[in-house]
Amino acid sequence: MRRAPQPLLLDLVFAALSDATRRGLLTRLIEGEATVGTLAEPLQMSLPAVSKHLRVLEDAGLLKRRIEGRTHYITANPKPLREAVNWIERHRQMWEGSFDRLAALLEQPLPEPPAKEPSKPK
Amino acid sequence: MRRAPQPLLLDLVFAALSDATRRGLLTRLIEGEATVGTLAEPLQMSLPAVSKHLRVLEDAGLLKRRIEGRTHYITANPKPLREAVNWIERHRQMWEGSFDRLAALLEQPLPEPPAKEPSKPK
DNA sequence: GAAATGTTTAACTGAATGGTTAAATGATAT
DNA sequence: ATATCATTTAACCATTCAGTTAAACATTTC
Repeated sequence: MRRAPQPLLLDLVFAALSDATRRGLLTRLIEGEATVGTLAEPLQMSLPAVSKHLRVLEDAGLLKRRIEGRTHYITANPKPLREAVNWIERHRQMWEGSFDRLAALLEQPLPEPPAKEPSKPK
Repeated sequence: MRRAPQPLLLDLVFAALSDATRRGLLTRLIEGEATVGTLAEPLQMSLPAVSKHLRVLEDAGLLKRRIEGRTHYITANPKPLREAVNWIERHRQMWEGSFDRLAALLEQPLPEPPAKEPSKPK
């Protein structure tokens, strides 16, 4: 058994983003603040499941939580995304720089594929 | 038992990036093509472990493998990173920026009016 | 105080992950 | 043909993950 180094923030951010449900939550939060129950309502999973997803996002720093009475208000926090996108962009540019730059020019900025949205609760 | 949607490419890309060993492999590949053995040599783990990591990256489309005889030459493939960075940038900009571009980028039908107002619990 | 509401925690399950060692595959060299 | 080299596959193990239901916690309402 090898001791694992404690997970870096980048690990947590990318892991948080690797789940379509969590990405959907972040997308939903673009609309603004929402409560846990409100976020859970359209998703076909239990409230504790959503609560766990929110915790994963929060541990990655991607959420802020304002507790008011018994209600938790959730907002998105974009700050950790900067580091993530910095990592990606750095690598992407270097690889594409070492490749034929023409290939990059020919590539279209494809529109985003469906981000796993249920789109119909019932 | 609920049927999980088959993992999207974004899932695979972000999951692949969530491991520091794999990110290290990608960083190393900036220098250019390398064989599996060469990539494994500085890492303190077995060759099969590295082989598995490379497979995860390959499944995410982040690697290309050129097999020549018994030797596998690995290069980085930046293309899937574009989609990943697109997703992040869209969200980051919307959270950090104004809400005008929201409608254009939101794919959700938004069945209900945004409940961003806490409605002031007394 | 008791009930209802919003959310988390606990305990469990099955599947996936990250590592191991040993064996198998495939190609080159003697 | 046999040995060696580069790599993968197989089998296994421990841990983590994503979900569940039931219980607990915290707050508000009656």
